[in-house]
Amino acid sequence: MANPGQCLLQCYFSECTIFGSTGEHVLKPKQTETTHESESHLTMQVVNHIRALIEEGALKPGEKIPPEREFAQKLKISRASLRTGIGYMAAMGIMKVRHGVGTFIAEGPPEIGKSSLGLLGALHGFKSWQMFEARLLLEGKMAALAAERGKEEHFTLLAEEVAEMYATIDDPEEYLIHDVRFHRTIAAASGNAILASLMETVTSALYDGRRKTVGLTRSLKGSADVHREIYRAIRTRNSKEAQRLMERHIQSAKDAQDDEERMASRKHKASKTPANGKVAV
Amino acid sequence: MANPGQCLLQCYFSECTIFGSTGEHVLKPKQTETTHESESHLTMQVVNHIRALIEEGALKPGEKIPPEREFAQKLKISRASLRTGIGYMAAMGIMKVRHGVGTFIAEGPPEIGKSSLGLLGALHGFKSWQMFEARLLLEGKMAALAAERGKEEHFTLLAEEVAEMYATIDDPEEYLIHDVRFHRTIAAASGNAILASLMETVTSALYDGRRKTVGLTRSLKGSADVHREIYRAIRTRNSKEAQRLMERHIQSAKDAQDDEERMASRKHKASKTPANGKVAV
DNA sequence: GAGCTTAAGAGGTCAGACCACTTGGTCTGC
DNA sequence: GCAGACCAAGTGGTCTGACCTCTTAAGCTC
Repeated sequence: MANPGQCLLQCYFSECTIFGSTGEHVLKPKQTETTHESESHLTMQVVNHIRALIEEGALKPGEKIPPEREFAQKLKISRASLRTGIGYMAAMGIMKVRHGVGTFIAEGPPEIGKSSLGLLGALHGFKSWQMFEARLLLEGKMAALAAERGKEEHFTLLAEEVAEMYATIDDPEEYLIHDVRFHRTIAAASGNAILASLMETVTSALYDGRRKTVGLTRSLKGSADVHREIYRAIRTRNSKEAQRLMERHIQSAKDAQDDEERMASRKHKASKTPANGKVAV
Repeated sequence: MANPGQCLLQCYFSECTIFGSTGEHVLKPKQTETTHESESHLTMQVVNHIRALIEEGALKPGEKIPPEREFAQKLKISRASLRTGIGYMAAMGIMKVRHGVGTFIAEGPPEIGKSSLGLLGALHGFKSWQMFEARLLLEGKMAALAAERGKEEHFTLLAEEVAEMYATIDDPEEYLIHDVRFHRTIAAASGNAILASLMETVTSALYDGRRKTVGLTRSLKGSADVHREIYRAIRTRNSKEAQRLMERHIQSAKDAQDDEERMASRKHKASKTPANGKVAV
C-alpha cells in the first residue's frame, strides 16, 4: 500500500545523502479534523518531514540543517516554502535560525513557543497572579518529584548553584542566572520533561513582561537561604517539605512583585485600566 | 523621545485607517538578550505590531485582518515578510489562516502552539506517562479551583455536558465531544486562563498522538458516572473531593491507555525501541 | 603575531507572476 | 420560481530569481 507519488517530499527524500534516511517515513497527508487545521500543505509537509527526521534520529538537538537553497532544491520545493516551514518550527522553539550562520535544531530547555504565552495573554487577559498560581502548582509539584526521583548528579548541581548564589549575593544579575538554573535543575530532577517545559513557558513569559526586577529590591541573602532549605529538603528526599518550601518561595516572590507593582502604580499616573491588577505580560 | 524613523511599521501605521491606532505603540527594537533571539527584524516587528493592535483592542479574537497584499502595502513591507510574521503567529495558535477566505485572530480555547508539544516531544523524549502526570496535576488543581471559584453559569454548563454524555453513551464520537467540553468548562471555571491553556496544550498533544481511542473500549456509562460525581463535588464546592475524583478519573484514563498499548504492542511486532514505553506523541 | 581586509556562505527581503481555494452572484433548465 | 451548474472576484499559497545583510574565517598588511 505504499503508493508512490502521493506525497511529494518523502519520495525525493529517499535519495537525500545527507541524512541516512531510509525513505520510510510516511507523510500523513492530513489527519487532523478537529479543527480545520490551517498551515498549508507544503508547510506541514516540511514540518512533518523534519519531525520524521528528528524522530528517527537523523537530526539531533544542536545539529545544523542544510542551507536553505540546497535543502529546498533537495526537497523539490521553493526556498520560500521551505522557509515557511522552518519559520513555523522556529516559532514553536523547535529550531533556531541564526542569520549568516545557519539553521539548527534547538537544544537546551524546551520551551513551548517563546512568546506564545505573552501573545495569548494579550488575547485572553492573562493576569500576573495567574502566572504565579501556575508556577506555584508546577514548581511545587516538581520540587516534590525531585525529592522522590532526583539522582545524585542533580543534587550535586543543585548544591553548586546554591553555593554560587551565596557567592554572587552582591551581583543581582549574576545571582539571577543561578537562581534560574537552580529551578531548571529541579525541573530536570523531577523526571518529567513536560512539566519542565510548561514551567519554562510560564516563567519565560513572566520575564518578558517585567524584565527581571523582582527580588533585586530585597536582600538576596534571604533568597539564597530559602533555596538552600529547598535543596536540603530535596536532598533528604523529604518531598512534602520540598513542596511546601517551594510553594512558600514562589508565594513570596509573588508578594515581592505585588509590592513593587503597587509602588510603581502609585508613582505613575493612573491612566487606563483603573484598578484591574495590570496585565502581567 | 518619540524619535520617528527608528521603527518602520509604527510610523506608517498611524495613517492606517482600518484600525483606530493612535500610532503610539513603540516597537521595542530588540530587547531579549537571554537567548540570541532569532526571528529577523521584520518578522518580529510584524508580530509586535499585531500584538500591539490586539493589546489596545483594535483587533479582537475572531476578527479578520486585511488581505495580505493590502496589509503589506500599508505596512510598507513585502508580502513575503508579512507572511513570515503571520506564519509565526499562526504557528503559535494566535492566528488562523484560511485559504481563500482570510486571516483571523484566533478565538476559542487558547492553546499554546498546537503541535508544539508533539514536536518537542520528539526532541526531548516525552513519554505518555509524563503527559498524564501533567494532566493529573493541572486538571486536579483546576477541579479544586473550579469548586472554589466556579460561578453558577459554569455549573449550568457542566450539568448540561453531563446530561449530554449520558445521552450519547452509545455514540463514542459524540460522547467524546462532550467529554472534552466538560473538562474545558472546568478549566474556565477555575478562573485561571493560563492553567487552562497549559491543559489544552497537553491534551491536544495527547490527541494528536493516539487519535482518540482511549475510553472507547470501555463502557462509557462508567465514564459518565465519574463525570457526574465530579460535577457534584464542584457544585457543592467541595474542592478536596473534586480534586480527588478528577485525579482518579485521569488515572483511570491512563490505565485504560496503558492496557490498550500493552495489547497493541503484543499484537504488533516488537520492532525497534525494545522495552522503552513507546513515545507518546 | 595582532589587527584589518576581503570573500564566501548563509539567512533576510523584495518584487511580481501565477496557482488553488472559497464564496457569492449569474445563468440555465426543469 | 427554484435547483443546480457556471463563472468571476477575492484571498491565501507557491514559485522564481535577484539583491541585501550578517557571520565567519582565510588571507594580507604592518
